[in-house]
Amino acid sequence: MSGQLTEMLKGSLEGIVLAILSGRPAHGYEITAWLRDRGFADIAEGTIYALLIRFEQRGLVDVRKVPSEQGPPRKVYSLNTQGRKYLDEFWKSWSFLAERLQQLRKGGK
Amino acid sequence: MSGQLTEMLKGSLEGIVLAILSGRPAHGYEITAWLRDRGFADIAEGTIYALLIRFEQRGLVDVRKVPSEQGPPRKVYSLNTQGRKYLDEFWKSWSFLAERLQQLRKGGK
DNA sequence: TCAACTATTCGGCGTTGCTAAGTACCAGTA
DNA sequence: TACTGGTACTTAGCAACGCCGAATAGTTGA
Repeated sequence: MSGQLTEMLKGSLEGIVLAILSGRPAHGYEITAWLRDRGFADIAEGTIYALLIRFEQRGLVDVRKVPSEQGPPRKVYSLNTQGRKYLDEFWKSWSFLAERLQQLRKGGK
Repeated sequence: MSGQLTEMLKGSLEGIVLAILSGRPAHGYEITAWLRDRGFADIAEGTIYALLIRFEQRGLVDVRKVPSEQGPPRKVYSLNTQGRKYLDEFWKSWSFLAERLQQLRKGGK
C-alpha cells in the first residue's frame, strides 16, 4: 500500500467503518469485502476485526452473534446512540481537516 | 484536542506541512505559528520539529541555517524535487480517501 | 534580575494499522 | 477418506505517528 494512505487511514478508517455501520448492521468479514470492492484493496482483515473490538469496548456498537450457514458464527455489529454521536463528531473533525487541505491545495498551486 | 482529529492528523499533517513548504521555504517556529493561525490550535510544537527532521532524513527538503535577529538561529526548510514528487503522491492518496469519504457521507444519511 | 518571546531538541508514551499465523466450520471433490 | 477452498474470527508482535513535558539557548524590555 502507498504508505501514505496507511498513515492517513489512522483515524479515518474508524470513521469509515462507523459510517458503514450507520447504514446497516454488518459483520467483520462483510465490511472487509465491502471495503475491497470500493478500492481499499489492501486493508488487512485483522485490522477491521481489531477495530470492531475497539468499538465494542468503547460502547459505540451493539453486538449480536448470528449463526452462519457457512462457517463459524458471525458477530453482527450495529451502531448505537453513543456510536452515532461519535460518528457526528468524526464528521466534524473530518470537515475541518478537509476544508483546510482544500484551501492549502488551491493556494499551493 | 478532539482525539479524533489527532488520529486523523497522522499522515495528513505531513502533507499539510509539505504543502506549506511548497509555497515558500519556512522554519519550524514559523510553520507552527502559521498552523495556529489557521485553526490547528493544538498542534504540539515538538511535533512539527520532529516532522521536519523526518523530512530531512528522507531527503524531501533542503535545509539552510539562517541567523535570527531575535533568538537562536533558524533552520529554514525548502522543498526539493523529491519532496515535490512526494507531495504529489500525497495529494493522490488524499483525493482517493476524500472521495470515498464524501460518498460514504452522502450514502449514509 | 526576571519575565517573555523566539527557536530548537529530546525522551517516553499511547493509539493506530500492518504482518503473519492460527483456529474453526462447512462444501465440494478426488 | 483426505484435501482444497471459501467463510469468519482471533491473537501477538511491530513500526510510524502525533502528543506531552522538559530542557536549552539567544534576545528584548521591565
